[in-house]
Amino acid sequence: MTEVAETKQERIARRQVDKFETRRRELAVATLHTLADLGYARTSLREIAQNSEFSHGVLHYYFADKRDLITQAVRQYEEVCVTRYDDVVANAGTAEELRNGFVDMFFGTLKADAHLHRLWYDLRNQSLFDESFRNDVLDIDGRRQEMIWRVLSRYAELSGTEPATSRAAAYATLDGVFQLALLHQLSEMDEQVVGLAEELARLMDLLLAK
Amino acid sequence: MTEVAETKQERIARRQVDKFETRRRELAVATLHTLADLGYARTSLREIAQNSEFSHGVLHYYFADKRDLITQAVRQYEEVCVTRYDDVVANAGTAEELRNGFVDMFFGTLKADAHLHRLWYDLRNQSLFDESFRNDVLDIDGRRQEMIWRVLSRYAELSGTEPATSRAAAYATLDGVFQLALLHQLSEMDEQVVGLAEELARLMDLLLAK
DNA sequence: AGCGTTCTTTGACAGTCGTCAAGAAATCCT
DNA sequence: AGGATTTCTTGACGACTGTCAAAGAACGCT
Repeated sequence: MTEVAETKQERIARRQVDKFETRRRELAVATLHTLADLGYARTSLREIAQNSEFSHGVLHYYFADKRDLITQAVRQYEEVCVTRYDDVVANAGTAEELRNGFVDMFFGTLKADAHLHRLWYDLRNQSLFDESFRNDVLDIDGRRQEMIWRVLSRYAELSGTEPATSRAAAYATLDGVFQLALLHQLSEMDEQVVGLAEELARLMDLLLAK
Repeated sequence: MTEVAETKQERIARRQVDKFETRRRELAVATLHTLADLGYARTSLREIAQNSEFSHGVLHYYFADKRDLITQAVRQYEEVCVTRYDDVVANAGTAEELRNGFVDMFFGTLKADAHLHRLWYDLRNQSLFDESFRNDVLDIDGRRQEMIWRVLSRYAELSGTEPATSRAAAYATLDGVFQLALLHQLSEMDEQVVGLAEELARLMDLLLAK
């Protein structure tokens, strides 16, 4: 009986924990939304609460403080952003297919999720000033490196050669292109964005050996 | 006589304007210092004033508002940052000399001026959210592109070939490397920084035709 | 139905923010 | 030397910030 009772309580506890965690994730989504809209510097707890269906006080019921909330939001962001090209890699039969799929996805998300992307760069930059974000940012940046590396190494494989750079350099290169394209995209400099899109394909070839 | 008087007044006016402008530049330096220390999100006018020899009220005597002050600071930052490699380009006699000089300067300023550099990336990112910084940022970014292009096109010339990319792509590539190196530098991941330094030289060759 | 727990709202707190006005201090000019 | 201007300090304002406590609402269980 005690066992049954324990099991019950455990189940209750687990359900409550799950509910707790669910609400945390829900509020973190509102946080991401707010950050993407306003940027880190102008994001306040009351603004976040207004983007949710709750009042501002509830944030301190689910999170220890503002940092805890934003950290959770950042970790949650990562989950969607580090697997973006996996389908393209898995489904491409030829090098050309992979390259075109990658470039399309690259500039597709650039345009569709521009606000989310600027949020990421904002938070990554914040970590240059605030050490408490540093570890999460480094973790996510590492996963992004791996994501890019999966694309490039598979592209090299399909091309019958090997990448000419390290993971870090390949990532830095393509991420630099993405950032410049994002700046131009948000500045409505469409022809510059198109120019970079055309060049990305060639750039990928430059990153291969031979 | 009226002419003489006018000339006098003009001289006075000009001197006052010069003095006015001098003090503006002085306060803008304190602003840059503060931004480099704290980042945009945590930089307040009182903090800026504390980094100068004046009290906070004086900022509104010389600047219309906070935005005016920061804009002036950004414009001033540009003056030092877009000619960094010009000497290296002018003095290099061989391709190898240019490449080594560039890489040394690249990672030299990365370490010596890390706080200034993170400030630039912070403000550039701010412009993704705040349109009022957009034009100044685009202007500076364009000048940085030209700066990198002077290096790369001269390097190609000394190597007897041509760059394989556009200005934009070359800049984006190298700027991406710089940003990643800066993150690693400020995270005290020294071996990763060294790794990128070794790779930068090879990357430059990848950006040349043939 | 009623009790206990969990969840949410409300309102207040101590600070900080950008801005500005009033006056002190310094400087300039004759 | 003394009046006029420029420069700077001080203190205040309303608004906004993160945080927290108290009280109310909703829920689950017996």
